[in-house]
Amino acid sequence: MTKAHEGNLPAVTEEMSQRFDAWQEAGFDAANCPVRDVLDRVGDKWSVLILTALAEEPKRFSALNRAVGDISKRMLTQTLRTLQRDGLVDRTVYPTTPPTVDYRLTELGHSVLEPLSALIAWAETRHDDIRAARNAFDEDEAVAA
Amino acid sequence: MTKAHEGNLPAVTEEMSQRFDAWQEAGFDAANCPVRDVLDRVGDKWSVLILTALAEEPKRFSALNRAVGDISKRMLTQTLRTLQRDGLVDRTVYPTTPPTVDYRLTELGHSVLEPLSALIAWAETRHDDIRAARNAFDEDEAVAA
DNA sequence: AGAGTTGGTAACTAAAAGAGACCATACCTC
DNA sequence: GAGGTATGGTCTCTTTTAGTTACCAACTCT
Repeated sequence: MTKAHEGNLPAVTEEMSQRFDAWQEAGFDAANCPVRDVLDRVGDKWSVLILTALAEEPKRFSALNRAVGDISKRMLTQTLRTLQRDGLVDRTVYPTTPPTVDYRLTELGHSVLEPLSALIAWAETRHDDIRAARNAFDEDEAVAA
Repeated sequence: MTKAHEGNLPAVTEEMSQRFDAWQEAGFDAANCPVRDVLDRVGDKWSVLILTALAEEPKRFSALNRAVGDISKRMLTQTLRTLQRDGLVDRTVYPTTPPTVDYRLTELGHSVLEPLSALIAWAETRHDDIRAARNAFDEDEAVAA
């Protein structure tokens, strides 16, 4: 079980290494890499949180600001713009005073929830392992130093 | 189909919004957030590439350096250290001259391939949509300006 | 002797994240 | 009508992080 990478490669392993080979052959143009494109969004501090917050229902700017809590308005604006630019989020302005603006997931935005949710689930189930590894590593470092 | 978020919420949507509610209730301590922890790694420029490169077989430092191509040694070292610290990658030194060091995925590292692969697959199938959205957005911007 | 290989580190620079003050508009209270 | 509140931002400044380049020690091959 712990030696899953010996001999009987699981399907995913093969899938990944094939992908890698394909990237290699294609020259791996980072600028045009779809994966990089997506992971840049997924990886930034706020995008996932905002996508999660918008999963159930559209929310207004200020509602998001309150919901996320420790995000600054600048970062919220910036993150929303990027998500909007990538077609994951839709921005609607209602010409009231004070202005009302709401944000909602597009179909594309909804569709990313599935793989994203799987990754989050992995994170949650394996977090203890990660923390344990981290502690062990830091202790070794401390001893070595 | 395009109105998937009206009425009949798909399972994932509900899953995500429940998760969000749970985070909200827990006060969302960013420092102790498992998701943030994981996504920080997934989101950085090189981690995913390295995990992919190591999926099939262990590789040496210089092999990784060549395989990834446009990564600098410093970033490679740094990324590998972080992955090692998080228990995703195992580092083995053979006392030869010149030194031989190889890196391989741990069981934990292998286990992340599954959700990661799903996300990459999403990125690849939806990349055209993202690019289209991006172009449309940029054109609107240009017109507005 | 000189060049090449190994797996890094140290010092520096460019880019991005983030905090905080500010803004126009309109409402509501005193 | 002065003062406070709310809206959805932007502008400026500082701190953090990403990334590049040069260098190192030890050994082998020519």
